[in-house]
Order: sequence, then structure tokens, then C-alpha cells
Amino acid sequence: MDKDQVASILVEIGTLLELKGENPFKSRAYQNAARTLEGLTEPLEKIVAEDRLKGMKGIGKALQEKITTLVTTGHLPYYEELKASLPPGLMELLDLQGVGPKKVKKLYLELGIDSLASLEAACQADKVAALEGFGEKSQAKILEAIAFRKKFASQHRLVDALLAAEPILASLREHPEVTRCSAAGSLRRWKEVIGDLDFVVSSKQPAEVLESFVEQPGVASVLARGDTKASVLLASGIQADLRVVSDVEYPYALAYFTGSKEHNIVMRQRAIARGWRLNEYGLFRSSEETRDPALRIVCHDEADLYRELGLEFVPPELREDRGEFIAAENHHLPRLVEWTSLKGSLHNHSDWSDGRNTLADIAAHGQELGLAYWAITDHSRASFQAQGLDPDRVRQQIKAVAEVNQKLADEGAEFRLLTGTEVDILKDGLDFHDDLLADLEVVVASLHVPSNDEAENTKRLIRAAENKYVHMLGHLSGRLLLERDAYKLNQQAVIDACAATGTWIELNASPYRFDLDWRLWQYARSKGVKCVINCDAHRLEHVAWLRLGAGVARKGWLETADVVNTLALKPLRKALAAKRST
DNA sequence: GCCGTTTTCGGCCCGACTGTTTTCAGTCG
Repeated sequence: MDKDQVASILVEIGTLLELKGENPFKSRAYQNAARTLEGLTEPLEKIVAEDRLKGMKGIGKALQEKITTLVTTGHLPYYEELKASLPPGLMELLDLQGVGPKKVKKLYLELGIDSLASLEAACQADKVAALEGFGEKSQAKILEAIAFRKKFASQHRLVDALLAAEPILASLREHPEVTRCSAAGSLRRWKEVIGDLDFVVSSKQPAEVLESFVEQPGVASVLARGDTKASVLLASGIQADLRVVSDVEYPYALAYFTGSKEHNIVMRQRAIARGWRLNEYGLFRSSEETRDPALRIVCHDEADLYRELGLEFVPPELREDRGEFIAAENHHLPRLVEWTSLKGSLHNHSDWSDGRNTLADIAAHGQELGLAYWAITDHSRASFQAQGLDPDRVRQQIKAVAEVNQKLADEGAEFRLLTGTEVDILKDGLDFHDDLLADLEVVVASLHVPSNDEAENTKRLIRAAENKYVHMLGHLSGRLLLERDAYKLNQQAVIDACAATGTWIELNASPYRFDLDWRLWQYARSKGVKCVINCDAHRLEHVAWLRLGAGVARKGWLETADVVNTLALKPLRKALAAKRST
């Protein structure tokens, strides 16, 4: 078993223990160990074989043994017994809004409820309301939660969350009683998938702000509303939470609600280590629970707060407790790439294959936006479903691109299209011969039809990287967010091969992909692998994805120098030539 | 179940909201 499989079993054990009514800290110990495993960059198998689990954060004697058993044998009797002792349907009950382990346990023990269906039936039969600790309202809420679950997925792609957040943020900014406001939560941290939207506002009139928040257009229902906080369900199916604080409290609240939870825990611990206390209302010179303004250490913004805790300002994208504290302490935080530094995209399609727009339109658009270049990398012939080009068509397209470029030059424009291909990685090599690839300026190699075998897929991608005409690998893992998992693939081995061959790796900026995953970029960067932030555009409006992709690159700790398409046209051409000259 | 130079036992981040209570437990973030 690999680290992700082991981690997901540890998380499940933690949840099962909660359902059993075990010590919640024991449950958390399993979750913590899972996080540690997920963050590993070496194969877990190797670590276990070399007996190096010892001393890892959150992994003691008991977890060492369990992890070792899972890695070496592929199963764990303790887990299997635990799992068998409870009906499988209890896990899905936990996903319901307002239903946690204690309630699930009670429903199961008292009413024998072990699935969403039996819970729904019990509510309709009025049996749940009669339980001690439950009531009419709880029962109605559970029914609502079941209906919600049926109607909406609880996760949303970043781009959908951004679209839903923009009008809310705009209306908060315009509100006369709002002093400062911001999105917070996973949206501010630029996670690829978002659960719900969080907003933080400072105001002297919280009631008025909350009022306008719950009454704004697009609100389908109000889930909760108090003096300082409200939750609504938007018509788009996304939940939005607003928290209102005083302006003095704003920096602390913004940091608190931006998270991540793991990042906040370390922040609190740093406060405790100084004999202070940190919460959403302030940083206080007291180890006791307090909100005494006299004890508050004044911070005007988040940067002040980080400074008080001995840290450089940590950009929201990095707040995942994945090394940012050590870096911020030692002034080693990266200077993250800005999306405005991007000069173009090196993986895009036109109407020659499955794109929508003509070469001329694409060129006009790129020029208008002030970009420097745009590579046309239509599909190769194996992707017949996408009208992949055969070698003859590719040669025709090279001429067509030259004509567009000639026209641009005649008009005095700096912008250029680049010739290229997204060549399919087939079972026994690339879809085009090297002599054709050599005549193209940009070659992206992508795996579209993977094998079921991890070693086979890994081998194919490594072989593609070893081809001197291939500049970069496209959408390496093949995942589609909220739709399809990554191919079976040893991504680390492929990254290593790219490092060895000087092959770049694409950060596919499509909000459906964001592939490579941000969690792998720190590793790729440490190996010296360069990133290309590509739109994989099929329409003009997909240019906007450059901004999304840059955000993901920031989340992956990437700086301007790590991203190839921050180069101007001339140095880019030089960089493109470099691999071929080896 | 993990952790530790004030501790090998007794902590483990902490506050708001809701509903069911009549002072609090459960859930959520």
C-alpha cells in the first residue's frame, strides 16, 4: 500500500473510533498521522523498509506498528475488526449537515438506523423527534440535510466558487456599514476544490450587514443567523458564511477564518509558547481565556500578527502547515509568481482540432490582451475523437501559423503564434516521428488513453520525457476534479525523470484539472523541474485560466524563475531550443 | 494515541450557534 491508501485508512479508523465513542483525542491522533503520511515526498514503502517512521510527527509506537503492517501486508486486522463492528452506512450519515458522531451513535443504538434511507424513513415516521436530545426541529433539519445532499454535491470547483463569491464580495464592499471585508477560508487559500464560501467583515453595525447578507439576491435559504454570524445557501448550491467583527478584531478574524485549520493550530501554539492566547478576537497577553482589550497586542493587519509571532507574512496560499512556518521564521518564504508575469500559454487548441477558434482570432485576442506568444498545440492523429491532425495537416498548419505571424509582423505587432502539437503518448511511443516533432517549436506530450497498470503508465511517461524533442508533459495525472481520479501512476518517478532529462511539467490551468496537483510542486521544484502554466485553451475565454493556474502555482511555492512562460519571446525560444541541443 | 528541559500523567485549539434544555451537549469551522 502507498502513503495515500494508508492515510485514508487511518482517517477512516479515526472516524470509526469517534462513532464508537472513543476518546476524541485518540481519533485525532489517527487523523494527524494520516496528514503526516500524505505530506511525504519519498515512497512510504522505502521509509518503512529503512525503519524511519520513528520520530515522525504524530507517529508513536502503536501507529508505527499499524502503518508497517499496512505497508508490508496490505491489510490490518485491527482496522478490519473495527470496520466489521459497525454497519457501513453509518459513514455517510456523518456527511449530513448538523449530524455528528454522537448523534449517529444514538440513532443507531436507539432506532437501528444504519443508512440515509432508514434515517429518512424514521424522520418521516416521526420517530427521531421523540429521541432524547433530538426534537421536532432536529428532525426537520435532518430531512432538509438529506434533501440537500440529494440535490447538490457538497464540493465545488474553485472557478465556480470564485464566480459565486464575486457578487457577494462586491455587495459587501459597497455596503456603507462595512469597514473592511475579504473572502477567507479555502477560497482565499486557492484550494482546487471548495466546500463553502467564507467572508469576514469589520463593521460597527453588524446587524445591518448581516441583514443585507441574508437578503441579497441569489440566496435560496438562510441556514443560520445570529448577532455576529450568518450562513446562507445560494441558489448555485454553494453555502456561504459571513462573520462580522469590530475593525480592531479584523486582522485576527481574517487570519482565523482563512485557516487552514492545521495552520491555525500552529499559530495558536506559537502564541501559547509566548504565554499568550490567540483567537479570532485577538492576540492577548494572557494564558487565560480572555477578550480584555487592555491585554490585546495591537495588530493593524495580518502582517503585524505574523510579526508578533516571530514570522514573516505568510501568503494565504501557503497556509497549509506544509513548511511555511520554518520558512517564515528564517525569511526563506518564496517570492511567489504573479499571474500578471505570464506572457502566454504553451498548450492550446484551435479549430484545426477540437478548439473553437481560428488561428487569426486567437492571434488577435492574444495581441489585444498584451500577451507575447501563444502556442498552437492541436491534438495528434491518435486523438481521433478530438479531430487530431495527421502529419500532413500538421505541416499545413505550420504554414498557416507562419502566414498569421507574417501579418502580425507587417502590422508591427510583437505578439506571435508558436507552432506545436499536443502529441499523444501511445503504448509504444509517441504518435509522431521525431523528424516532424523537430519541425515544431513547442511539443507537449500527453497521455490520453492510460493503461490499468501503474508501472506501464509510469514507463510511458518517462519514455516521453526522455525524447529530446518533447519540451513538456501535459496534464500529468489525468485527473478531472470531482469527476475522475488520477491515472494509476508513480508521479514522483515521472518528476524524477523530468528532472534528469530537463523536461518541463505543465501546470494545466483548466479548473477541471489543475494538474500537477499543488502538493507535488514543492517536490518538483526541489528537483529543479520547471513549470509551464498552460490554459489548454479550447476557446478564447479560457485565457482567463492563466490567473487560476498562477494561483495554483503560488500554492505550490513557485517563483517567477520556476515558471517558463514568464519568459519573454526571445528567452523562451532559447529555452525551447535548450533541451534539443543536449 | 501522541507528547514532554517546569510534566512519563494529563494535557491535546477554541468559540459560535442550535436545539433542547433550564445549564448544556453536539456540531461546525
